[in-house]
Amino acid sequence: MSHSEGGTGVRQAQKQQSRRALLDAGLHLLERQNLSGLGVREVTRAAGMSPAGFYRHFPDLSALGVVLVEESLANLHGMIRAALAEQGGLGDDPEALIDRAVEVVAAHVGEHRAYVRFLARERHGGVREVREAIAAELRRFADEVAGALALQPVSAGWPAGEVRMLAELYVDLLVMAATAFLEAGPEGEAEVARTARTRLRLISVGRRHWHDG
Amino acid sequence: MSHSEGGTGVRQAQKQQSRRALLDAGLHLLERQNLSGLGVREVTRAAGMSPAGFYRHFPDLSALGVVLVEESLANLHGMIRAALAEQGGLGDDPEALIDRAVEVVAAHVGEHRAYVRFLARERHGGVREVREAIAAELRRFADEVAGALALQPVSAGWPAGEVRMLAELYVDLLVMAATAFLEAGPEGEAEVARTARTRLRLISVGRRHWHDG
DNA sequence: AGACTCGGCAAACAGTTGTTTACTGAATGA
DNA sequence: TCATTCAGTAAACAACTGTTTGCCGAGTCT
Repeated sequence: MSHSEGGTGVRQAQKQQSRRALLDAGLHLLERQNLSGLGVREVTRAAGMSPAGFYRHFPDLSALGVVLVEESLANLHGMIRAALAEQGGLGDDPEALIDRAVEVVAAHVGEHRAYVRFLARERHGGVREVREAIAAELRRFADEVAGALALQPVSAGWPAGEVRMLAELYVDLLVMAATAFLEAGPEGEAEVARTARTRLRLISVGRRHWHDG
Repeated sequence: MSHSEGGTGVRQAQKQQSRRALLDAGLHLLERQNLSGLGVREVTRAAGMSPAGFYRHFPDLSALGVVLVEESLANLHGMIRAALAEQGGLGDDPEALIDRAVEVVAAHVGEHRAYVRFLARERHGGVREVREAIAAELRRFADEVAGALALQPVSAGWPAGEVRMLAELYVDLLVMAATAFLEAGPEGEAEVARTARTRLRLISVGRRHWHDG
């Protein structure tokens, strides 16, 4: 009827909705279970769909897992990017940057518990494709952090390899902080944040005195 | 016939043998799969035993998993204990202690790949009892390290809480080093060791300069 | 020697599983 | 309007699952 561009897409929208239902159902089930123990029927049942319907969207459960990985890190990636962008605005104070980074991680875990749990659980899980997807995404993450670190005056004269190594250390510490937030209830949250900050500061101090006694 | 104490135990020895077969089969299967995806029949089949036989040894697959956890950390615990005992013999040189610790971890991973992989995989896995068993064991581990750190002259005047926090950081870094060894092939082993040493040294330097600019 | 313990087995139970098949019916494009 | 596309379905497939049952027979104790 309408000759505008809004006519087409009802079909695709419905498909996307089902796809979303599958992803959500999977993510939900994976809060209490491992991906290698998940079943196609289980997911479709939770998504209110016929078992065969699954294969209209994913060839595999691993494929669904990989998509969840991408979604998991997409928004975290954005948040960290924003936090790093504040770097200049914080007057180049590393302490403030550390505080901000921990805040961002805490907020992210609070809003996306299921995604974070999924990542922690499958990072070393039994499904190779998912493991590799997570590793690749974390590598991109470290790239970003390394770029930000290189801009700090403190790293003047540091070889790129060492900056990269440092960035990986920071990422690993932040990931560990995230899983610690997960495991701690809301009451232990402050303590976890305190520990995470101290760890990061320890690294920061070590970095400043790296090239002297 | 014999009135010595060696007569009894044939029964128990056979039982232990079957139990061992189950544990070994389980550990083997868990190299490519997650505990929450493992099946009783799968394990008994791999152990050359009837499905019902499993229940003579374990009530659950989780129970088998918990035993694997205990076995996993028993020998690592011993190795670290030995390494820490060398502390005095190494002339209180923190650098040497770091090198030694990384060596110990590398050797441990080399000899007990399957156990280490199992720990990394189930540390955040879908089976609560196993997760908690691993967490408890790692806490004991950190106790030991904290005890050793407190003896170092460097930590004179440090409050116990901070020493403890430091110990947990070291343990986490060593665990991460272990899983990194796993994922790196034999060719990347040296690189992983180098990275691990640098990370630990960074902490060490940070600790020395913690209470000054 | 005889009674007894108990690790392991075969069989049966009622489900579950992944995947393919042919189909239906609504959204689509001409 | 009519033919086409295609997301979702129901049904069937053979194979698999965890757990219980009754039983056997070798090791153990007296």
